[in-house]
Amino acid sequence: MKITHLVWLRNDLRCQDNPALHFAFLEASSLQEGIAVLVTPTPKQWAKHNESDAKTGLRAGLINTLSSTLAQLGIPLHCLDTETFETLPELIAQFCTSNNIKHFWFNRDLPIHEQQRDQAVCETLKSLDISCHVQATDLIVPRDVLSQQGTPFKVFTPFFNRWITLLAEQDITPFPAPEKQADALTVKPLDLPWAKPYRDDLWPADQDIAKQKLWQFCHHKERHYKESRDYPIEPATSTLSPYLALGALGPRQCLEAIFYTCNQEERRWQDSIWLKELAWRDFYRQLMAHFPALCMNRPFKPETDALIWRHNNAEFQAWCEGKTGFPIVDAAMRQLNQTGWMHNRLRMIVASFFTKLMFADWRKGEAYFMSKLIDGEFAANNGGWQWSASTGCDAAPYFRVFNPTRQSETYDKNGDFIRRFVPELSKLDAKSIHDPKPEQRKLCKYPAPIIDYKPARLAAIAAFDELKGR
DNA sequence: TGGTTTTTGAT
DNA sequence: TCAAAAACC
Repeated sequence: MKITHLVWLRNDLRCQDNPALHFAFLEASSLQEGIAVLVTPTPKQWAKHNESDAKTGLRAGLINTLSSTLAQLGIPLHCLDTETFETLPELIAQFCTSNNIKHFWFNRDLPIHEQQRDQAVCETLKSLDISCHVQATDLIVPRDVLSQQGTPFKVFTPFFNRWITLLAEQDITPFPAPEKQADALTVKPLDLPWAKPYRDDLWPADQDIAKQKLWQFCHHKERHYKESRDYPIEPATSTLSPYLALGALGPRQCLEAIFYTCNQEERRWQDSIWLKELAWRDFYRQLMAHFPALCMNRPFKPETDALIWRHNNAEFQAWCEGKTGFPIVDAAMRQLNQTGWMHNRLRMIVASFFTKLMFADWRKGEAYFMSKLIDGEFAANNGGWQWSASTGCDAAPYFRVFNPTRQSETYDKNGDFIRRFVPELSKLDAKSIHDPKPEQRKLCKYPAPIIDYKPARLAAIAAFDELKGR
């Protein structure tokens, strides 16, 4: 069997529900031909994009697992190492020519640099008479979700309503994995020198385990998600984001699990709050595709570029290291630093603290998150930071400033989450742990607050007020 | 997906 | 007097 079709995988490292892989296989087998898979690590490019060691580590593991899975199906996985996107067209072209590849497949990527990369690759290949087949992007609703005026939505709720309508109309069956095309291949682990260690005890690099985690979540926790998701001590959220970010799990596989579970439990899938979170993922990705300025360091609301952010390096360092003297903020940042992941409620708390109380440039916070997050993904991360900073589309109103202590009392009532990540405070009682007295701080060797909350809040609001008057 | 201050309305 | 609602940032 001649291998003439090549499927290029990037952030869609899975066999199941993978449009490019599925359609390439169908097409190839109808011609009695075979497919191969290509991955092209670009560590230098990832570094430019601030990709974290954790995400890189998980990616390496997933590539290896995928390689074994594909080998069972007789599908070879090739890995072409390079440094940046610039060298890819030439490298891929060479590979295709010397391996007699005639058809090239991939799933559309939305960030601007990635789009430019893909376009350059396609142009080079087309000049060599290799056909390029660009498949649906990795969203639940891959079509443009547009308002009646044909414009992209700038507010989430109307987007969501339209999104739900389109979703109800579309076929939601995930694409099956390719079938066995040849005898199983023997593979040895790939040499991936850029791989970094990460918390593989929390996120095993295995697509099947990701899928198991998905179904367990839907079976046991999805129905309680609405009430319990805001409490970081509860194991209530899916923690599937690292897998979604690298495409070890596809969003439509999540949808399938939601449909099944809601059906079983006689609930309406439209009411699933977890589904709504997945809609946010689609929303921010589509937004990024419609507004390329977002990929170029620009705020969604241009007028907010006139804000003069404070830049206090000592405060920035304290925030990064989890030494702000606000227990809930510090617990959250230490969770991020230690595990590569942070609970969503805490992401809002630390981002509000950073952008409003420290009044630091949201782009610096965004970059730090990317450099640590195992699930770091441009659109959602940028969207979240701009939401917090009130510079974004459908963002928090500028006067919405989280009071870290109130948030802590509400969402970590007993202080157990703080105790887990700020052990020096573990002896304090549930009342004082949210804002220890000066004597207690001294005793616990815990820093004094780096910010005076009340005036900081007023200053942030005043800065935005001034913007209006200009 | 907030927080604080002011007003209201039931005692 | 106080808690809930509303108004405001």
